[in-house]
Amino acid sequence: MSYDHKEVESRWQERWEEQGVFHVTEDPTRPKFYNVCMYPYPSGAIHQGHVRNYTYGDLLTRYKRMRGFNVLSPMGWDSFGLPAENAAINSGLHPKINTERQIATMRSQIRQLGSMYDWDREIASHDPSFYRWDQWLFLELFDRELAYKTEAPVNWCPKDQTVLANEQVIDGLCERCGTAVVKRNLAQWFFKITDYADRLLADIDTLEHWPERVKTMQRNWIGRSEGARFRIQVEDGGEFEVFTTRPDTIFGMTFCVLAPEHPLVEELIAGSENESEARAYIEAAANASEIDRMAEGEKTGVFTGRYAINPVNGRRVPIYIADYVLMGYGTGAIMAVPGQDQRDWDFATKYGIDIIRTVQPSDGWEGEAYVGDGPTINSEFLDGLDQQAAKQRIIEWLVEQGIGEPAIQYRLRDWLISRQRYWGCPIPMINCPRCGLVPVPRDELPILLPEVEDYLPKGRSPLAAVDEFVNTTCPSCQGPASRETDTMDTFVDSSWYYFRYADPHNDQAIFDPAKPAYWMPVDQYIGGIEHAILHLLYARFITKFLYDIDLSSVEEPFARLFTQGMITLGGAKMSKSKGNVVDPMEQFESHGADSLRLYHLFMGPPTDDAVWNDRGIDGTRRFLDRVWRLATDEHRYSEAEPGEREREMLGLAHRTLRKVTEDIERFHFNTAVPALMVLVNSLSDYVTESPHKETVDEVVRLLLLMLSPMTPHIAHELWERLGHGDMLATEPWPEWDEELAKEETVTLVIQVNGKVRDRIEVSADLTPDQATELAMSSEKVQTWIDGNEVKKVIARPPSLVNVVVG
RNA sequence: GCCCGGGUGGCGGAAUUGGUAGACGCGAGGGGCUUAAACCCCCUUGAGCCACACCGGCUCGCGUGGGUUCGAAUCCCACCCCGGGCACCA
Repeated sequence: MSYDHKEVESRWQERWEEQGVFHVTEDPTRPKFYNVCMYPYPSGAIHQGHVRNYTYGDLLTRYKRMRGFNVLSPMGWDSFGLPAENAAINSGLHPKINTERQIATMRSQIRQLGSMYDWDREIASHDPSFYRWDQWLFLELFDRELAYKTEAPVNWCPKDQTVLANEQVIDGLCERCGTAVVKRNLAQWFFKITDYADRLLADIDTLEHWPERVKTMQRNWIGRSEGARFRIQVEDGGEFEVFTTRPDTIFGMTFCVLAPEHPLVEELIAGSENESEARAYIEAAANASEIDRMAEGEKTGVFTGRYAINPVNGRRVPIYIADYVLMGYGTGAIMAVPGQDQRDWDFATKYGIDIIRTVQPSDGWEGEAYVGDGPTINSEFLDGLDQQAAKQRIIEWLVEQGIGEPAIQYRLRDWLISRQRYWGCPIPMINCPRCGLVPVPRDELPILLPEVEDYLPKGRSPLAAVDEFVNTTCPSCQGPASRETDTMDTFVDSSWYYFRYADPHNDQAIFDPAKPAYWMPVDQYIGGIEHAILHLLYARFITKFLYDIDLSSVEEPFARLFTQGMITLGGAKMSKSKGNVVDPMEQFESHGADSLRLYHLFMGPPTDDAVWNDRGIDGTRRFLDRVWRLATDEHRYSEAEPGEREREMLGLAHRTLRKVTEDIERFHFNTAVPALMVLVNSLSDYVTESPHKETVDEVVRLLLLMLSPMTPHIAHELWERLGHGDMLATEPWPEWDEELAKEETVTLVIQVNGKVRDRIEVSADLTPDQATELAMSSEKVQTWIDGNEVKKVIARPPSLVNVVVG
């Protein structure tokens, strides 16, 4: 017999919502648990990745609720941005209409999964009541000089016709569409995340419950380097500054390199013998895509025709322009020390430049540039010092000479937030020909995204074509002025949305700080590993900013982070383009949401990628059918007194409860499910013997409590049918009885020289001496000892005895 | 190149952190129920070998090779693969 999942599931979904089971408010008398699954892009349909994410999230929501926590579990929509806009372009519908349709579809699909949220707190980032506060946040950052506009070489995606943040360029390609990204000089808005680099780095150490992997990725991304910064004079006038992590090798500097975009370049090459060659090189570098420039292989460069003076010994060294030096890092100029740096070695070898070693390589070392430690050589007053001492000494010298100082350099760049696209939050700034950049007054927010005829990407923001939007008056001088037409990166929305859930309807302020003061930090944040850097770094930055302006009580937003693995099929991540998607809606229909949830919990370690197997869900459905039969069939009960068999059955139920509880706590769902299967298998055997009603009822009762966070619909249905009450979700999580859970007999394994030779059922409280005696009296063991000397006996009762014979 | 993960049956994966390797599920094979099929139930299922009427028994086996230990999937060393992150970052 098989139960009617469609009828059961839809009925319970309605009841949970009618009764508002998961609607919560601040309650200082109860411990809170703030549980957030990363809010999704409203792509229009949920996929197995969503199912996995929300199954884990909902399991935790329901479990923590049963454990007595005041659980906030909200849901919302990351509804601005390129994916939503591209989807709209493909469908031919206006982004707003299309996005809202897709939200409606996904909301109903998520409900069918049986995940419970406090829907009263639903937010959508394209809603003016939300993005108004993006704009407010922007102005707060602007007031503190943490939002600024500047012209800089930026990443430009020719297909999406917009700039991209550094973080959105993967291997020189656009993260979204895979087009090769090019550099363009454009005036763009940035958030000054680099001001927070040291704190963002240092506080990673406080994130105890984050995956090591994510923390490492963030550390690498922030990329702290210690060294020195100093000025170098150009022969015949001019100077530039360099950053180096190896100031100790300064005596080995045989040339300098400037990035092609370096501001001094123009001055250096003007009138030089190499001027035309240099200009051609700079031009070519400017037009090359990121991948071309990054392509491993020959370094290229051009001599400027000018020389610099090594400050430490007066040596005259050529100045080159080469694109292996990046304008965006350090000072855009380097001292090149080919003896100790492989890149400089390659360049020097190609262009016939001198190489001077300043570190004595270790014995037997044969290579090119030597980057290891060793005594300093060819370096006058640094000779003989090791790397550390030489660094210290030379930095002192640079300081004494007044030409340099110690410096820390981060790889992290400022966050480029301008986008030349329609579907985003307008940047609330006004360009006044007289007053310059003027912020929109707070009481004029929100600056609404205007309706436009044509929102296709054109290389400049579609908003620029809307005269009514662009033309305005300057808040400062009341003269004619124009609005900023770029929109914000969607990662701005997602950097603070989890604060807004705490006070989603506030129309006076971004939120009342008292509310997140109760809920924050997010106790459990669950989402995909693909957000390890971008979103999580931005969210940490904005939280620190909110902390600094007294809006947040915490400096770190997410106490525990859980990153789930991907679902793959045929060796690839499920995706429409690969044609390997398995639509969850089909399984809601065929097997039911509970079976699908249970399969996701069961399929493997939650952090690992998991391979989809169509038959897997058949197995979890079979299991649920079995549970249904056990709970609803009439069994032929015994009237005899309960005995050892009953105690054993209850004991297993309590051991299962202990294991399931521990496994949920440590996110080992894939071992909690098999524990329940073992219990059900055992109970199935038991009911065919001569079962006691009370024992069966009690085991089923515990089973349903344990199933309720995993497969809530069937668990609620059976709970009610068995007369336990009408709302399992609000029952307390059961406690196991340690006495009952204790095993009375265990298998004692007896080894001879580490090999298993016998197994004996023994009492669980066996002493080492008794264990040894039992082992030695085993016939099998005696056969293996076979007259040899027993050297020692290692007894680890009650599980193992090892007899060592020689 | 640097930094993280990870290699266990036909498959997904267990193994309480040094103590019975392969839980549980999928698949496969055999049997029962059934007029038949589905459902359901029972048995077998790492490899090889010995014994097979029955009980059973042996050897090997967790990427490869070494080491530590009474005992290693688990700890150490070296190597080989796979996945991910960063990467001309001075």
